[in-house]
This record gives sequence, C-alpha cells and structure tokens, in this order.
Amino acid sequence: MPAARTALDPARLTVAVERVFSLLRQGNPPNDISLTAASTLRRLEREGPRRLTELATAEGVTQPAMTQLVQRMEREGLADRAADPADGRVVLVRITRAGSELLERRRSVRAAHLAALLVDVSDDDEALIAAALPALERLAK
Amino acid sequence: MPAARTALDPARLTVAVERVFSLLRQGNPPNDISLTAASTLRRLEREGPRRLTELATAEGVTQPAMTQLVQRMEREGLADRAADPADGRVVLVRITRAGSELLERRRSVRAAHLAALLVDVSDDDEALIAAALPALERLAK
DNA sequence: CAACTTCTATAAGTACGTGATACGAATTGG
DNA sequence: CCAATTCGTATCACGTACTTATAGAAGTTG
Repeated sequence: MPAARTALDPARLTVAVERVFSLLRQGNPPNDISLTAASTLRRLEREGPRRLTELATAEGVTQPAMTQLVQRMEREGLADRAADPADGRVVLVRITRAGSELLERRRSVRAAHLAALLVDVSDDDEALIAAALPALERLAK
Repeated sequence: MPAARTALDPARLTVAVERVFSLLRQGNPPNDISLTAASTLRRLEREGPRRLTELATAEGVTQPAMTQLVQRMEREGLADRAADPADGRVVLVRITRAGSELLERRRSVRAAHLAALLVDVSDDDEALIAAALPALERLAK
C-alpha cells in the first residue's frame, strides 16, 4: 500500500486564498479596475490580441459582458479594437501601452502593500510561502 | 551580519493569489453571492453580531454599501437585524441559520472544485502548498 | 438644553453582470 | 449560386453592488 496522500485540506486552502486575496484587495488604489478587467488585461498582455468571445469564455463571463467591458476599457484607453482581415465578423482586442502601464503600476502598488504585510510574518513562514509559490503558480497555470 | 531575508517576491505572490482565486471562482455556483457578502457572512459567523459601520470598515466598503448589502442579505434570509438595547442608533447584524448553511454549502462546492484541480498537481507541489498553508493563514489573520 | 457627534438610511449616479434578441458576415446544401 | 443556417458581436432591459452627498434620529457634552 502506498503512503497516504499529503493532507492538504481543500476547504482550508480555499478559505486561506480567499482571505489573503481580501487582504491584498484592501490595499488597492481607490479607483481600481474590476477583477475581470484586470484579468482580461493581463491575458491580453500575456497572449496578445484576442477575439471578444474568446476572452469572454476564458474569463468566464458572457459575451455581452465582455463587449461592454471592452467598451469601457477602450473608453479609458486601456485597450483597443482591430478588425480581423480574415473574418469580417471578428473584433480583435488589444492592450494599449496605457493598459500595460496600468498593469505595471498596479503590480507595484500591490507588491508594496504585500511587502508591508510581510513585515509581521516570521522568517520561517515567509520561507514556507516562498517555497510554495512555484507550486501555486503551477496550480493556477 | 544576519543572513539575507528569504527571497519572497511580493509581486509574484500577489499575482499567484489572484490567479488561484480566479480559478476557485470559476467553479462557483451560477448564482453565487458577492465577494463582500461572503466575506461579511464569514465575519458574522466568526465574530458574532456586529454593527453596520463596524462591518463596513472591516470589509473596506462605505457605510451605505453595507446598509444595502445587509438589506439584500436580510431579504434573502441570510442575516437579520436586532436593536442594540444600549444604544438606539445602533443596528446589530446577525447571521441566520440559513446564512450559516449557505456558507457551508459554498465551502463544500469550492472544496470539491479545488480538489478536482489538485488531481493535476504533483505530490511534491501538494506537499509544498500544504506546508505553507498555516503560514498563509497567519498572514491573513 | 443647544450644539455637536455618531450611527444608519436614502437618493442619485456608475460599473458590471445577466438573458433575450437583432444583425451583418461567413458557411453550407440543394 | 443562392436560401438557409451558423457565427461573432452589439444592443436592450434588467438586477446587483458599489460610490458620494445628504438627511435624520439618537447620544454626548459644555
């Protein structure tokens, strides 16, 4: 009989992730963009121009929601649209330079906030979290 | 000179937490309550009855937002209000049995979803995450 | 007890999501 | 080769979840 699997309690991890997330959120700039907007921008940054419906599916929202989100992001200069030369129905959404810069600023702000929180964390705990980080990244791949 | 501190990159942790959180969110029931509603209910469950403004501050929303949230939660039977015998201005918000049951169902659903995700994670990674879990809980205390 | 402060509620506006539906562009079968 | 269908996006009507500004009742205080 093989050894029992590691005792990682999904419910505990779920709650912990939610609470850390809330903590991080507290330190947000006052007029932060929405979760979906941020996630969509990050996706556009990572993967390049994408279709509306593709984004909607990937982000788990409906197509009308993505249409509206892109409209707002376009209005704020964070993204723009381009026609697909190969298919006249398609809209390709792209992140703009301002969008990338916003993501960059957002990362700095959050990093600073988290760094402040980490002051109260023991070196041991910090090391444990650092050790688990690559695993968390693979989980959320 | 003491050893250099562990190299935990706040920006990386922030992004990883956001992405794990998004993953967990994907597997939500279709008509899930809002982040703030869930967090507020959990707080009421943990800490017992609380005032409106106390909840608003703790959750990082404005007082009118909390008034409205409590109204909605009350309408759905998840929470109720009681007068404070010591101060006629105060409303004490309490979680109801239905509220507790909702939290419990929500935890099961999310745990099941996360458990499904963990199938694709190596034993080593799972062990690393399990080892870091108490540290994450202390961070989010 | 009049003036101030505290606590909650209301009002008006915006962002963000939904389902239903419209409509032009692409694909397809007879 | 064109009528029917499917695909990709937009629009509409609606509900929720926030914001700021303000009102108003209950406590506190000089």
